[in-house]
Amino acid sequence: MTNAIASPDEVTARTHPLPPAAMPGLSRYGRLAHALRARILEGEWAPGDGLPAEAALARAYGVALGTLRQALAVLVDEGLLVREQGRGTFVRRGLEGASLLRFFRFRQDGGDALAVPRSRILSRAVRRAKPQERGLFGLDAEGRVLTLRRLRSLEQQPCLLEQVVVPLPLFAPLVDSDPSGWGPLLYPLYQRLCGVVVARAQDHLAITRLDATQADWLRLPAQAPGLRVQRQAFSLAGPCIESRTTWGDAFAFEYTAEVR
Amino acid sequence: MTNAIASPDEVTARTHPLPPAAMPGLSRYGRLAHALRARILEGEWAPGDGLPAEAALARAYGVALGTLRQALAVLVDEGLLVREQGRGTFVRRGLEGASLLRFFRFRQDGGDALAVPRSRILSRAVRRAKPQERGLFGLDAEGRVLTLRRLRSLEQQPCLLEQVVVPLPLFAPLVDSDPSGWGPLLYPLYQRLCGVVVARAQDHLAITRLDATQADWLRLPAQAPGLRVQRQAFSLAGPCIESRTTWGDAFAFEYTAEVR
DNA sequence: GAGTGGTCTAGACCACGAC
DNA sequence: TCGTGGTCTAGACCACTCT
Repeated sequence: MTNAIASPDEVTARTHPLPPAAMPGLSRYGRLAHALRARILEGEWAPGDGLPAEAALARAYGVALGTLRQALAVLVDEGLLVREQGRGTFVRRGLEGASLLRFFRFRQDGGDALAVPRSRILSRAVRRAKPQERGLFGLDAEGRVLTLRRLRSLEQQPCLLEQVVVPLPLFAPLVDSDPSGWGPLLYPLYQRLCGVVVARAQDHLAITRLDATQADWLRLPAQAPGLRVQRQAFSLAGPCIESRTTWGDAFAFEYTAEVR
Repeated sequence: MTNAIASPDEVTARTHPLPPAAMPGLSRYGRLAHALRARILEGEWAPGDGLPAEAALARAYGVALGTLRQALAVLVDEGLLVREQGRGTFVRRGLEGASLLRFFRFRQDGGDALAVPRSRILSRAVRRAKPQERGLFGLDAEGRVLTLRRLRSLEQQPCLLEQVVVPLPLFAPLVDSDPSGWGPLLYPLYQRLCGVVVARAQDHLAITRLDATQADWLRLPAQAPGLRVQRQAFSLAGPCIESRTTWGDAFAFEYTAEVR
């Protein structure tokens, strides 16, 4: 966590002297948020890094402190920034993972400490991207993807079967590395090996019948109803960088949603 | 929609002269939000009513405009207020209903215009509240509840089976009124007949096997997997005022959740 | 045109975290 | 003790909605 500040007044002001002048119809803090968002997504500050202090930024852009704070509030709301009193404003770190378990109640005899399930890689393969994947990842006709099949278990009990698809060459480091050292969570691995920060994901839930193979891995009867979670994960910069489908026992499904 | 303002400077200032002085550790706007929240929940302004203008409120409480706006922002965030530029600040109207359908994809041949399912009341009964319901609704040992069973259909096709429990005597008007005039949505009915505004609800999802009766109503095979939605609905003031369980075909389940 | 909320400014002091 | 973000003030002007 390095504070990437040399001489904020000069550097910041020179590189990005003004909120991009005439964006018609957009408020000043809106334009400022736009400018700062661009700088963050360009990687000027790495995840975990601190931005220059409010006063410095406000001076650099020639706006009042309150205006700058409104711009920062927009980015905090978008999940790009985190502010901590007395410490500073920081670029948010990516998701850690393990959140798929929130759709299930897998009774751990011990109690409700939510453990991370063990991961076992069943297969790893590189293949040509399907048309739908090309669109999702922005690949061309020759684009290729890496696919993984994983079985995840809690206390020797299989609970989740996963099919992961990630685009190449972005994830090339995963092709040759040894899976035994990967650990149970993929997102920190993506960051460590490929420099990809997962900032956001969208889960699409449905109930399907498990086919014979799926049921077998999960030790459920064939044709049993399964919860299928189709996830698309997005990097800080916006594009989709992982498509994942997870199956689990439908009768273990449990989820709470708030309506307002 | 009436603007309940007579002479805001006097009335408002006299009844609630100050942000409750010493709430230690709480910011001024926090105390102000607290005070305003209390007045809203007491019903001083009905849902849909407009609050006095910012300037008047700020003057009445003796705070700067910015401070008042921060307090209002808190209440907007809580879902109690809605602000509209050029019009004013209004107490939020309750939920309209129909939101249970968001968990399902029921193919309407026509397209994706989401219609409100027709409602047919299967039974209505008054009984002693169970212990769990007494706790939920804050009833005493003699407390009674009204129960409803409903079948909801889209284009003659049964899709949802519902069991509704509401506390008495709050919902007494429902006991004698004619269900044929109720219409398809309960929440507007609650507001119209019982003066209860539903502001918030919590849905708990799980998969269960449908028993013979349930499956029969939904025209599904017995033992078929069903999605069970257990909902608790809360009034503006906070207490739970409805407990509802809804069953539908698990294979029609579809839901999208965002992770950040 | 009158009244509303939305934006913006240029200051001040406070609470917290790190050194 | 110093730098950070958090709170608060007292103004100004703008954009929108109603009539």
